[in-house]
Amino acid sequence: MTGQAADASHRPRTPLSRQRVLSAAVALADEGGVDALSMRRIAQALGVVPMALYKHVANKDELLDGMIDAVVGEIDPPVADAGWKTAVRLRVLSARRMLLRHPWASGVIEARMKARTAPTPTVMAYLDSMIGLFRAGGFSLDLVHHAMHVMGSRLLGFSQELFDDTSDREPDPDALPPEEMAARFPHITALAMAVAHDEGSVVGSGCDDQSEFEFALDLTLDGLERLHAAAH
Amino acid sequence: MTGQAADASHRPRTPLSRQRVLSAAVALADEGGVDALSMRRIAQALGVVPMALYKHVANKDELLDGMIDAVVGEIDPPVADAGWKTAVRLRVLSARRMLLRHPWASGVIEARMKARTAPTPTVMAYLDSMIGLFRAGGFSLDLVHHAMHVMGSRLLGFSQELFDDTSDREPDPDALPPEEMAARFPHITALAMAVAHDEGSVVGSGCDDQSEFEFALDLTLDGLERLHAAAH
DNA sequence: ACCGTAGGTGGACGCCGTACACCCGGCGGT
DNA sequence: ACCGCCGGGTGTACGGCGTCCACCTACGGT
Repeated sequence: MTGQAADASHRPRTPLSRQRVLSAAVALADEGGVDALSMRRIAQALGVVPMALYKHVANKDELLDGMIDAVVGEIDPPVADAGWKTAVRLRVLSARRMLLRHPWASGVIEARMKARTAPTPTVMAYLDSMIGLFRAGGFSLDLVHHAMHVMGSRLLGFSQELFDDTSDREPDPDALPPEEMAARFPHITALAMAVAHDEGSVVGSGCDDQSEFEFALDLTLDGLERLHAAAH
Repeated sequence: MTGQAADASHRPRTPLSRQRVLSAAVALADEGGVDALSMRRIAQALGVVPMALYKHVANKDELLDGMIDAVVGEIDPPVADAGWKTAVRLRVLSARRMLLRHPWASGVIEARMKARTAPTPTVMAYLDSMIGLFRAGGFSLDLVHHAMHVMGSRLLGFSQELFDDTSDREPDPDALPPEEMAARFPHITALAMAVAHDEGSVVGSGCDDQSEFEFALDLTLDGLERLHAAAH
């Protein structure tokens, strides 16, 4: 028994490191969302006692920063040899793919931005290079400034994942009956019906999130292009 | 002593109610942010024991829903007798004012949307009436659908409060020295300097958040208008 | 052979959300 | 006048959280 314990003690346990902690944390958040993420659970996943993590990250905040850095680092670098418009477009779409891979990320990044000292360097680098793309396209500093604000703003106050699907979620016990739904929210239901009957995409909801996103992106880029052209 | 205790016992303590709980919660969140919000603290603010709250709200989730309903209800109703464009514009600006009043709200709403059964009826009503504004302006269902997605999307993946100020926050111990800043993030610094020297708004940072927001809003509305016109 | 140190451990503290049993005061029925 | 019901506030307790602190242990440099 003690012999086996000794055996187990120098089991080739890879020795833990900031990278390993961060990866485990990201993995845990990817499946199970951000509130399935606790120091204790990360430690458990790594087969280690909770406090061991603190030898590699200062605290949970700093761990979240590290996770952000990790996933923002996944965004593809800008393509060379392309107009500003396609360069920005590709970059934003790559960022979006990252955010779909790590659904917790957008919320965490946003929360971290709200009242913190400074964004992490990796985020800064992302923003910097995005600005660089506009500048390379000949945008004035002023217009770039506006552009960055436009691309970061959420006009409705919250984002689109609002009524995207209407399907997939399980029936939802206390949902309103359709007739009352139609009575109280006529426009929403009209829209939902129209979208549903439209094109009959096999997956159920006829609303293709990706193309909606690209629609918004292109509308914005077109608008910026027009302003850029108007400024000679 | 016991006499006084008896006195205290029928102190005219207004008898608690869902409304009072919600108001206290909103007040607590307004000052101190969303993580200063705990059942125990709300109870304390109301001079009551924590579990008393549960006679009026089912649990913390439901309480957050209630808070959202409360603040979304603060958004001004649509103005009558105006074109779709100004009607939408005013409504969005009113929503923004609410979100500035309750900085915690956007985060909570967004989080709640991510993986929940359904938005609360008040939020639905807000969306419904927004859709109604576009419809009244003659937009096709299809275009309205696009429009709602556009207005809800955050192209950068996170919103603008990113590097808005650069001032106000206290010095921040471990900030990069300006020269390294300039070296690593040349575009950001160039932009920041340009904005700072621009116009010299008294408050320090030369970036007026409100007008940036309106810039983004107008750019979007113009884009939608153009699409609407193109569709005859 | 020694010791300093980096890295893993164990326990404890104070906070959180909330389940459960309780208790008290006012009100309707008799 | 009494009784029993019940709505709403109370007390206690549990499990989970982040993190402080003291501790141990194995290893590399001298």
